[in-house]
Amino acid sequence: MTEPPYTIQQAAAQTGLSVHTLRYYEDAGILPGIRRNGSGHRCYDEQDLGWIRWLKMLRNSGMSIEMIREFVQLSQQGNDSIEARCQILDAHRQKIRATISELEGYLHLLDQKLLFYRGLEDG
Amino acid sequence: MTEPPYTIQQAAAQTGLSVHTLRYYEDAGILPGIRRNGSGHRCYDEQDLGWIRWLKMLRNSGMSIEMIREFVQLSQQGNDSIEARCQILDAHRQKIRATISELEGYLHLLDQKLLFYRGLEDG
DNA sequence: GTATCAATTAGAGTGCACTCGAAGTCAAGG
DNA sequence: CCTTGACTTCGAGTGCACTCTAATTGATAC
Repeated sequence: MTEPPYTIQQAAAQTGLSVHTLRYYEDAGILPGIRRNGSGHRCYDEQDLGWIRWLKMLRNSGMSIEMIREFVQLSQQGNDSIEARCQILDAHRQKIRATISELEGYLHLLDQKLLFYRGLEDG
Repeated sequence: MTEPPYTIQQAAAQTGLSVHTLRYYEDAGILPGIRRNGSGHRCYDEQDLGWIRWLKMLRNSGMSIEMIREFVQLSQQGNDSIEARCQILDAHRQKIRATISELEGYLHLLDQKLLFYRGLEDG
């Protein structure tokens, strides 16, 4: 039942990242625009949490901090950079697709190995 | 047109791993039984190359060196360990399946984001 | 007013999987 | 003989993405 603005602890709890990681992301330049309260403490609103979740998705899907930084820098350049941003996302999508195919291939190999082992057990 | 036994260079060339990595894998205990020639040099036969390719698959599909080491140790214990080995492979298969589903979810999110951006561009 | 607690910063440490370098050995070629 | 080149070992270095520590500040609770 908490509501914005959130402390860094609360933001961490709501996004599943650690407090350390939130600060690290800010330092790394992929989490810009976090405001501070009168005491200099970070405070996060819903939009920030949304961006953090988006970051989390990009990281989990294998995009490097470096590439995300590029994407963020483009985002800060306004609407002229939308095409460039789409290219990054498109490339990433292709990379994910390739990873999925690769993994599916490995699944087949594993199945074969398992069949082989289970054959050994029975005979 | 080379044929066994292979030097470490040749084994590296044939498997796509580096010479360094082949030695590292041996030290790490996941590439046992590599014989040496009169000069103490490693020599690899087809079976070794097969195992190296299998290792490569396990690594590429996200199995840790640590887990592979466990698997190798079981392999060296003879046929009694087949069930345990199957369990490891089965768990890994599940992990790969989970990863694939996760990635497919991310693909959807990316598609949505791209639709959103392309909407911005047009209007 | 002082203890507690959450926050701040800069910078160092961690874990994984390589990756490389230095120093030395050894066999074949000119 | 001496150079070249591939090999050896041991141990240190790299890159990424965190992850943690230490020292400090500042607000709230009693």
